[in-house]
Amino acid sequence: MKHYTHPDLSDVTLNTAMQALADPARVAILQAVDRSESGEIACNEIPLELSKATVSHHFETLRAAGLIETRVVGTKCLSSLRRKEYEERFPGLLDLVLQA
Amino acid sequence: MKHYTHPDLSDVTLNTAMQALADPARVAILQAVDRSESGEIACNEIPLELSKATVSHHFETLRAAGLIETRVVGTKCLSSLRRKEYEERFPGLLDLVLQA
DNA sequence: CTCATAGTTTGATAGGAGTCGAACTTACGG
DNA sequence: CCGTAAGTTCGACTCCTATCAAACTATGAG
Repeated sequence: MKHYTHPDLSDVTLNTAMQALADPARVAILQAVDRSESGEIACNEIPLELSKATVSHHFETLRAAGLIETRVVGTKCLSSLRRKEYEERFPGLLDLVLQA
Repeated sequence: MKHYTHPDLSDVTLNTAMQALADPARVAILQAVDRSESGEIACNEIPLELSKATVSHHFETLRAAGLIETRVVGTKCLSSLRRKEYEERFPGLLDLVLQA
C-alpha cells in the first residue's frame, strides 16, 4: 500500500516533539493507542469525530515526530507507540501526556 | 505600572503548557532566565532579535501558562521561573526544555 | 518639569495549521 | 472481476499565531 518512513529519534528536535504534542486530537490518539488491548490501533478506530483526511494527517504528524510507528496489515495500517525509544530521547515526556 | 496575574497551576492544562513550549522563541526565553545570574530577567535582556511587542507577547504567553512569574521593579519587570510549582504540576517537563 | 527608558496595547499582515469533501490507490472478499 | 473498505493526497477554506510599527503609559533621572 505505502511504505511509511520513521525518523531516527536523534533527528527529532524538542520543538518538533512539542508541536506534535500541542494538539488535543493528537494527544487523544496517543492515549487511545496506549489504552488499546493490542497496543496497536488503526486510523478508523480513533474515538474522535474527525474526517478520515484529518485523522490521516494527525497520524502523519505523530509519525514524523517519532511518537508512533506504523505497519501495514492488509488494507489496514496499525500504529503503535515508540515508547522505549521516546523515553530515551525525551525522558518522562510521553508518560506525561499519556497520563493527562 | 501594571499588575500581572499569575494563574494557579492547577488551572493550567497540559495543552496550554505544550502550546507555550512549542515555540522556539519562548523556549529560548526560558533558557535565558534559567542561565541568568540572579534567576530573573527583564524583557530587553532577551538574546533574540525580536521587536519589543513580540517579546512582550511571548512573556505574556509564558505567564499565562504558569511558567514564569513577573514582578515590577521601577520601570523594569523582572521575570523568574516558577520552577518548583511547575515540577509538581508537570514533573520533568521544565527540565526537559531547559536542557535542550 | 522634562526627557529617556521599559513594557504594553493596538491594529495590521503574513504564514502556518487544522479541517473537510472529493478523488484516488491499494488490498481483501465473494 | 467487481465492489467495498482503509488510508492517502489534493485543493480550498478558515482560524490562529507570530510578527512588526506606532502610539501609549508609567517610572526614574537630571
